[in-house]
Amino acid sequence: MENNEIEKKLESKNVKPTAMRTLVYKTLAESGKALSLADLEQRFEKVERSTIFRALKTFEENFIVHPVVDGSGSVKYAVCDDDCTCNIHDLHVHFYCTRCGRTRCMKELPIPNIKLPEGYTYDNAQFIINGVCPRCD
Amino acid sequence: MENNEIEKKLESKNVKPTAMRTLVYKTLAESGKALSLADLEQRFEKVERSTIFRALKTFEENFIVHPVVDGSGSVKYAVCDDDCTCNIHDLHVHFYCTRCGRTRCMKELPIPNIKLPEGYTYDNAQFIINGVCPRCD
DNA sequence: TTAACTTTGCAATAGTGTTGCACTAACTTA
DNA sequence: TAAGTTAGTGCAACACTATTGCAAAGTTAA
Repeated sequence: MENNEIEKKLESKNVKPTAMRTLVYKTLAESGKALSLADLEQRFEKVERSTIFRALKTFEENFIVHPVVDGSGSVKYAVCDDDCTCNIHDLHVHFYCTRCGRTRCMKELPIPNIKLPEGYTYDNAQFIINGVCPRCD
Repeated sequence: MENNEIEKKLESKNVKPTAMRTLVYKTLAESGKALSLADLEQRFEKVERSTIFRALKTFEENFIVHPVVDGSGSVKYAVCDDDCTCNIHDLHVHFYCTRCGRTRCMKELPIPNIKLPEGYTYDNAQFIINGVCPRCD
């Protein structure tokens, strides 16, 4: 993904595209999976944890990435689709491989509709499937 | 729930019912919702964190409780049904209230069946719905 | 160019989860 | 029942993730 594409994307979500943010976004987008703060930190060595952390928070607030809580012990982040507002309508299943620890967005599998009991409202959901992915099988 | 009932339950799952374990189980069962290590710690003040932690781990290994990762930052635990083996067939949706932070087991809502792409196997799943519960609405 | 604001790096801290070790309680078996 | 073995508990320490305050550096706008 080109840098200026990324910059446009960030701007379209009202986030100023700094060098760090562009880098973080690019890494996430190109990895094709959900990455944790620690994962990202490893990938660029010389960048401060807190800087990445704040970039992710900014992204999250502006629906540029969505958090994935997969039970690995750390929250991971994956890039949203263009029209995503991170509510229940545009969320999908995530697959967590218990062998390699990788978390993959299954955009082809939307979260099924659930009829909640009276009185409950929802705005968000997480559906994580744990198992073994093809490359580990 | 009576103590001797709990003791029988733990024994039936091959866990020796010590005083601490009985207490932890009782607290979980009576709360009617999922509690974190910190929640439990607060409820009895004078019991060691590590003791509760190990009780929970033992319970988890023996399918007496199941962990719930609700995105609150700490793992919570809820008592299993009698015949639960914590695999995908006997799991249910959990509801996380973003106002009060309570996590409720929705035993009446089983996790829907999902057809994974070729090559993926699954043994477990987490389905958390975030929203507002009736008492907070 | 200065002033105002934003972002980054550094350092410190809080919270959760986890382990080693020593002590004690409980269980086993001669 | 006494001695030996095993299991459980409490304490302290520690690792790791997440988070924040503050000061320096960079950016933007008048």
